[in-house]
Amino acid sequence: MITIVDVARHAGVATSTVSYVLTGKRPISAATRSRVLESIRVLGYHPHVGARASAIGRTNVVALAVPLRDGQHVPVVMRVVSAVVTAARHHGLNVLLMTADRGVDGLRTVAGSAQVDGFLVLDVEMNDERVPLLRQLAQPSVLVGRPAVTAGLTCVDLDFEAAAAACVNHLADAGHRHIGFLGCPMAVYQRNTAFAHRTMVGFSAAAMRRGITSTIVPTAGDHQSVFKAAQALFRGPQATTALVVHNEAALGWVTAALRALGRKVPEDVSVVAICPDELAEQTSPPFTSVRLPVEELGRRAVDLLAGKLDGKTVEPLTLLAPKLVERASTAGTHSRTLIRRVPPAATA
Amino acid sequence: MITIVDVARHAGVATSTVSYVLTGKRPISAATRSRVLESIRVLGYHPHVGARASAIGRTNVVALAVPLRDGQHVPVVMRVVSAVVTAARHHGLNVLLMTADRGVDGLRTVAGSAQVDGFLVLDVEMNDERVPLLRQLAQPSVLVGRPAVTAGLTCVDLDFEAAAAACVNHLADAGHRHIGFLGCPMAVYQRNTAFAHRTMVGFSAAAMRRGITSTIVPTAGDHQSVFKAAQALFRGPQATTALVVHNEAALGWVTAALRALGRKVPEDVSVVAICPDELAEQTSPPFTSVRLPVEELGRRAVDLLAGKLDGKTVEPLTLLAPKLVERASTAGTHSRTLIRRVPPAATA
DNA sequence: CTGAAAGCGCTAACAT
DNA sequence: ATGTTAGCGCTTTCAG
Repeated sequence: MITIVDVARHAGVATSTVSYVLTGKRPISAATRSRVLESIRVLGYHPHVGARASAIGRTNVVALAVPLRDGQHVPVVMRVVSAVVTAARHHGLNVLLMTADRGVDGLRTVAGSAQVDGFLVLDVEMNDERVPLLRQLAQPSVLVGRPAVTAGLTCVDLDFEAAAAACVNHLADAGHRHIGFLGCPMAVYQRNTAFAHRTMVGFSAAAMRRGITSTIVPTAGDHQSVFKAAQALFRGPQATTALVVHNEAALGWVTAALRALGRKVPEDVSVVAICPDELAEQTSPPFTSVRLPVEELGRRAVDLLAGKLDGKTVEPLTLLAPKLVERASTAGTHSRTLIRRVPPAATA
Repeated sequence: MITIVDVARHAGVATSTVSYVLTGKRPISAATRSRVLESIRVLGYHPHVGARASAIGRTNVVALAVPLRDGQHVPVVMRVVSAVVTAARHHGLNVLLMTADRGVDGLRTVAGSAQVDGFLVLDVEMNDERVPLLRQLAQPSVLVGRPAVTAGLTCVDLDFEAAAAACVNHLADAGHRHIGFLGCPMAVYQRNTAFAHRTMVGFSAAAMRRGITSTIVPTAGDHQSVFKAAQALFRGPQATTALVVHNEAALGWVTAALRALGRKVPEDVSVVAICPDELAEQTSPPFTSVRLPVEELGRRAVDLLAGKLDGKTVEPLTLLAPKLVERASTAGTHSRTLIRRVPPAATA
């Protein structure tokens, strides 16, 4: 292994000079600098990250806690992870992956041993057991998700309550009076996963405000479960004419499931999803959706953490506003619904 | 921060004694040991991993290079990742995630800066540009996947050629004479991704050996693409009566796509997939499959790397034998096919 | 503008 | 069985 000493000797300077050339933390004459850089190039020197870390007490590694839990839609999680890794690199940070089956213990160990400078926490629950620990930790952290109490934390999240409300409002505006909610797998709600909980609550509240009745059905992502859930949604006495889908895995089955019940999208049922844009575009017909900005969430989380690492004070809560994009699954619903309910003369 | 010196002082011993209590690398009297341990507990001491790394020249971190490329089925990749992280912990190793858009450069940087003790490489291509670099690196590496030339490498992989052959043989034994192959997305073959390439080659070769004709169609994972691919498979003059599916994303659409062409599984078309067991069990009907042992691949890779880190000589190539599990998608095909083609008397 | 030397926290000879 | 001490490779005072 070739060290900073080798470079210094080769360039005929002190090790500190080499160091300063690298960090730029003090002026170096052009001559010396280029001589050092040349030596570095010739010898193929790479600074030893661990040694630097030990010297400055900073590792430039952040931990990413991704509890891969039951009912999670892995592709979506993975895109957050990917966004995190990418954003991290822009800050010169590396990512240590913790698929924390050990949850709190894992965090404590990694934190105590000073392996990382900070933590990024995914899959947050309303009363997440990791939260109290995060508050105590020497290292800063950022949560992607919003627990019930956010005091003393830094959180980034889509405003899921507002997202659900946007869906409801869009459908209510189109004249729908009874809306079904096709939710995440049951396990997700049972854990009180923050985003799922908030979405459901936001949905209920918005429906209430708009004087709309609703049916809520959680579902697993497989074919059969979605078909059963769809049946459940249309079993009641109410005329369900619209659906809000908050389940990425189920997305692909929705149209077929409704079809099996003799209902077409969007002619008989309007559908709005909460999911990444790409997924909404892949269904047939493409679904109107409130975008879940996974990439942005990951990026923002890293930016915030990087800020905290640099000693900056950052926004404690970043709530991204929902954006609803209309696509074919609600196409023409508005006019048609009105036509159904109101005499043509009245609308003209 | 509380260091080993604090502990030593508190326990009234030398720092080395504390160190030896921790590492167990030399005998310590029970009395001293318990005194030290008590001090550790009281002070809440955690050894500083970075400092240790710097001292012993070993980080206990391995890099996991996961190029998240086009056409990859993320859930499957993610399970390998997850298996890797889990297995790594059993060896006291942490995992640094590299979703290497920078490919070779990323590897070189991480390697040069001695951030990690070794490399785990996923998504291997037949002529992977990372391979030459891996051969030169100071750190050992293990590939999950098998490039064209494996000399000087350590690879773990499912024997995809044999896997494809197992599928073909199973179907050929059941009397099928023309088999369709529903493959990975085109991009995957264009990159010459090793597992996809080998599977296709294995399929063709096996079909040839059995005197069976075949049609090969790559496909994206979405609804439409799969339907189109299915049409393509059944367009020709041959009577395609069986399908080998090597595309996890497409799995869920296969039955419906065939149905749309007026064909039932398994009555009209037998289907065999190459995929993780769990996925084969979730289709309807459940698909006969050659299991893709993602967890085992991840685990083995880590075990091998850990072995190399300990200076052991390890098996250069671990090829897992394929295992075919029969499920409903080929149920009864055997007898029915025979009945169709051979007079009942002959089979009795 | 540049050198020399004292750490960072831990490990592993070398002592006793 | 335990203590002393010289590193690991780099950064950063303190001195020119």
